[in-house]
Amino acid sequence: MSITIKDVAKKAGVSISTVSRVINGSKPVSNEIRQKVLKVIEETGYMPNPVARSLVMKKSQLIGVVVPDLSNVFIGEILNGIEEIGKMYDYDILLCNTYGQLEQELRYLNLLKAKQVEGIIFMTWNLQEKLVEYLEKIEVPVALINRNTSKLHTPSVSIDNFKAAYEMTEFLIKNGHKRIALIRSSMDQNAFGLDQYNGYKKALDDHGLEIHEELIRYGNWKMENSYQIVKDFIDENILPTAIFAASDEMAIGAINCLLDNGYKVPEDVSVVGFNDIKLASIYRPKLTTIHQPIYDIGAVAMRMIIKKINGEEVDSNVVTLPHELIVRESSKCIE
Amino acid sequence: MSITIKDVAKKAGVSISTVSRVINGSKPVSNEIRQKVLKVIEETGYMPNPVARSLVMKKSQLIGVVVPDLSNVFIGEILNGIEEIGKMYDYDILLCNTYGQLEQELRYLNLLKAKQVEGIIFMTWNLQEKLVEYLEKIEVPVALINRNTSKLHTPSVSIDNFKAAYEMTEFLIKNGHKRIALIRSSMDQNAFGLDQYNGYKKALDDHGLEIHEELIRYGNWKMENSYQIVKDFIDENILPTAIFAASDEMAIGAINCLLDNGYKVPEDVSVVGFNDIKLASIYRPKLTTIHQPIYDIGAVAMRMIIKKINGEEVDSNVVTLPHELIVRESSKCIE
DNA sequence: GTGAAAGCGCTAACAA
DNA sequence: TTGTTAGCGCTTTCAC
Repeated sequence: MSITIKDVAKKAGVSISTVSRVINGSKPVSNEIRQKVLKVIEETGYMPNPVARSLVMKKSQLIGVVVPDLSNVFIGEILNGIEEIGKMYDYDILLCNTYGQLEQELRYLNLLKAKQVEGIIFMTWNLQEKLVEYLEKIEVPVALINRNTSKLHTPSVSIDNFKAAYEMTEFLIKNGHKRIALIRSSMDQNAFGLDQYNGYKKALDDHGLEIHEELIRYGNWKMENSYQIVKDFIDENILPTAIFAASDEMAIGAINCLLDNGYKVPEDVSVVGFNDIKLASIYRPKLTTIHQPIYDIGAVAMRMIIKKINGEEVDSNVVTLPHELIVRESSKCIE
Repeated sequence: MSITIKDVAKKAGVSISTVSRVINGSKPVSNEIRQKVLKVIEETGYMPNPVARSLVMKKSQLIGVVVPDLSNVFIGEILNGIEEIGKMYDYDILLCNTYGQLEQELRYLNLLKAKQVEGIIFMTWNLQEKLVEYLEKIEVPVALINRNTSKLHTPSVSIDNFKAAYEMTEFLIKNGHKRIALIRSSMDQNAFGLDQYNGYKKALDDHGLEIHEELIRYGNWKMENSYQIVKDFIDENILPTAIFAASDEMAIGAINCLLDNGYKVPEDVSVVGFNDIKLASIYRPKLTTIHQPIYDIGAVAMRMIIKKINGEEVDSNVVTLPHELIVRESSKCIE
């Protein structure tokens, strides 16, 4: 089998404790012996067994990462950030995909705890009550992605979704739009996207614009879905002059539907998105959207977790990263 | 701390082996005692410590998954497949992102072994010689993604890239194209994409068409890159009537460049892709491309690994999944 | 500065 | 059928 600390000790003619000491630098070892041990390690290619180490130290160098979808580029980019920072600190990622299903989320949270992960980065579309409770009393450090609800006791990192949505809506208003549709996420109270919804409403309010309930629709972050929603607008004959989709994918679904039905974007309808995934500037017309530092969100979350693990003070439980309104081709000023 | 098997044993008034037996069903236990133990487990919420279990069994219920990029939708979808099947069999995923760098790949392979993973699913852009060697003598089961080179001893799952590329090229030829550019992957001998290249060449050959070396370019799977390549075609005044990109992303980059420079697709130039990622049918013009069962590739690889772990016979070392040529809007017949 | 020994939580002979 | 015991490979007291 694999070579163990015992083998190294024997070959070097020392005790296993000594070997352990030179590996971990946990206690002084005379230079002579250290060299001898190091040489044997070199020769044998010995690598300490992390599982054994985990068992005794109750540490695993593992971070559990829970996401609702792996084929979502937004999430993928966040994962890139997480992984990159993890690598820097020698943390590995235990990946869990839940498709946003509560049952899976709970199951995985349990499993991760059992696997002795040292921290958990958690992402979901819909942060249900049950989850919140669970997360608040879990023993390992947790970081939430894309939730800036300070009501939660659980730390999180995201942009200011409320403000961003407010800005975008205001931008549309200042461009002369009065009937502005919103394609947001699920209806659930705790759904990701609630902040966007509130920002949207506040902006309309502040500018004395009426809120047309029939123009607020619930999507599921999928293009097909927003496509259908816009189709409904058309069929119901209530197509607005602007559509604000809570994600770039949904914006693109909306645009495609418009194009397929003979409408021009942005000439007939302005469509704006959210996130600024790579596709946003590649799709034609290029999307007007809210830019988020996606990679950084992942990176910051990981840094936060690692700090917590090391018992370092974390400045704030809710990290809010900057966003930016990017005006491209999918929106226009109307008279 | 957490509750252990000892606690359960004490509470139930039995030995730890008995508890172990009821957990694992490894040996018969009288019904009476089983119930008692089960009850204690229920009450205490006891969960066996997988780390300890790993240590003694030298099994971890962990599969290492090595990928070159997480924000790539093609890879994301494969991951979905891998994860889904893993979940079914209670395997978890240790995720490693290498950005295709050999150094990282080697490092992770080592690390995964140390972490006692039971299998490894490996994906890279460029399967370098050193990697091949390493993979052939690694002790744990390995499955390669998207390599159908039977020269390798390492099992793999993919479509028949050669055949697919051949079909696509032939399709273009039959559509009247004579000057067909290929945007393939890196120049490296072992690069993913070599099969496509060969299929392309063979098709031209078989149809008596000359191979224009200047029309064969090396991309890096990124849109920006193929964009530039097409720009070069334009600047060098050698724009062909058809462009075959080895990935949908690269096809889209190519189209964007064409559009930006006043060319129409497919009227002026036909552009076809490879993979049929979701975007392919969402982007306008919709892409003519080769459909791959992406999710299935991941799922099959995972199944394969699990079979190997269980010592089951695996039918074939090289699993080739079906592909399909999908004709959409980005290509047309020329006279 | 070094080694012996205990123990992390679990499984699996081996006895009974 | 059940319990006792010896490890899995490692870290860490505690003596020396």
